[in-house]
Amino acid sequence: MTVIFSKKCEYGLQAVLYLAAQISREVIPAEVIANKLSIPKEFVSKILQSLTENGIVISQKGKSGGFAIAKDPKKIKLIDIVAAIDGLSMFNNCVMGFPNCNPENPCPLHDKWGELRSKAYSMLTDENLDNFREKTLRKISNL
Amino acid sequence: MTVIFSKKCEYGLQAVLYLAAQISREVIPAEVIANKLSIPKEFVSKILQSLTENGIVISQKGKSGGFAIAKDPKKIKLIDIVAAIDGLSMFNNCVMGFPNCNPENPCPLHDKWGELRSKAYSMLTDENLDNFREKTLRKISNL
DNA sequence: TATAAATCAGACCAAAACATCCGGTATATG
DNA sequence: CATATACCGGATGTTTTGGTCTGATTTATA
Ligand code: FES
Ligand code: FES
Repeated sequence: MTVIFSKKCEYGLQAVLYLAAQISREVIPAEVIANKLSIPKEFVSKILQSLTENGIVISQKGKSGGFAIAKDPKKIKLIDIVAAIDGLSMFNNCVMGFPNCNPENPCPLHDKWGELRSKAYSMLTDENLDNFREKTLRKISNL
Repeated sequence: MTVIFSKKCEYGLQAVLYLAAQISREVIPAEVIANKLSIPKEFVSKILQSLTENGIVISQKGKSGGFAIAKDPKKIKLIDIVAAIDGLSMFNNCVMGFPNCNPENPCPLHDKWGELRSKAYSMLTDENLDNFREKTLRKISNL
C-alpha cells in the first residue's frame, strides 16, 4: 500500500514533520508521537533512534526523555530524511526495472520518467521543514 | 531497489512490452522471454499466466507453446498492466503515508504530489504499446 | 501413437519489510 | 537515594514479496 517510500520512511517523514512543527524544542516521548500520528510506537521509536545518527533529531534518555528536532527546521529538507532511510536509489533507477538507466540506453519511458523524478526530487528539496509547519499541524490535527 | 512498481509489475511490464514489440504473433516460451530480459524464468511465467486472465496476453499450452500478446498493441496501454498487477492505489494515496488523501485534507506535499502523480498516470495512459516498439527493441537489444 | 516441450495450479522456500519485545542503562524528579 | 520513565541495542516474531519446484495436463510434431 505504500506509494513510493517504504513504511519506515513514511513514518519517519511524518514524525520529523511533527517534531519540526512544534514551537518548543522540548523533547517528546515516542509514545506521544506515535499516538498523535496513529502509528506503531515501537516502530517509530526505532526509526527516530536511527535518525539521531544522522543529526536530524536528538534524543534525551531517562525520565521525561524523548525526541526533538536537532537543528533549525529551516536547515532540514525532506530529502534528508528520505536519504537517511530509503536512500536515493529511486532517483537513479529505471521505472520499469530495466538495468542501466541512462540517456544512452533509455527504455520507452526514460524521458518522461526522468522529468517526473527530477520534479519529485525538487519537491523534496525546494522547501525546508519550516515552510511546512502550518500545513503539518492542520493535517495532523484532523487525523 | 524497486522504484514505484513491485518487481512483479516491473517484470510484467518488460515482458508484455517485449511481446508487443514482436512482428509476428507467434507464441514465445517463457524461458526465451526470461533469457532475453535476464529475469527469472519461473517468475515471469507465473506473471504472464496471471495476465492471461486479464486478456492482455494469450498462452498456448503443450509443445511449441508459449505466450503472445492477446490483442493489437495499439489497444493496450501500460496502465492496463499496472492495474492488473499492482492495482491503482498508488494514484490515490498520500505520498507520505498520511491517511485520507484529498484536497480537503492535504498534507504539506499534497498539491505538488497531486500534479506529479497525475503526470505519472498520463505517462502510462497517453501512449499505447505500439508506440513503444522501436524503443523497446533497442533497449532489450543492448541488455 | 509416443514423445518432447510447454503451460498451469499449487505447494513450497527465502529474503525483505514490518513490527514487537526484552533487558540494560540513563536521568529527571520526588 | 529511590523510583519511574524513557531511550537504546539486539533478538525475535509476523507478514508480504520475491522466487523455485513438482506433478499434472496439454499439444505439436516426429
Ligand atoms: S531506462 Fe527506464 S527510466 Fe531510464
Ligand atoms: S494528503 Fe499527502 S499527498 Fe494527499
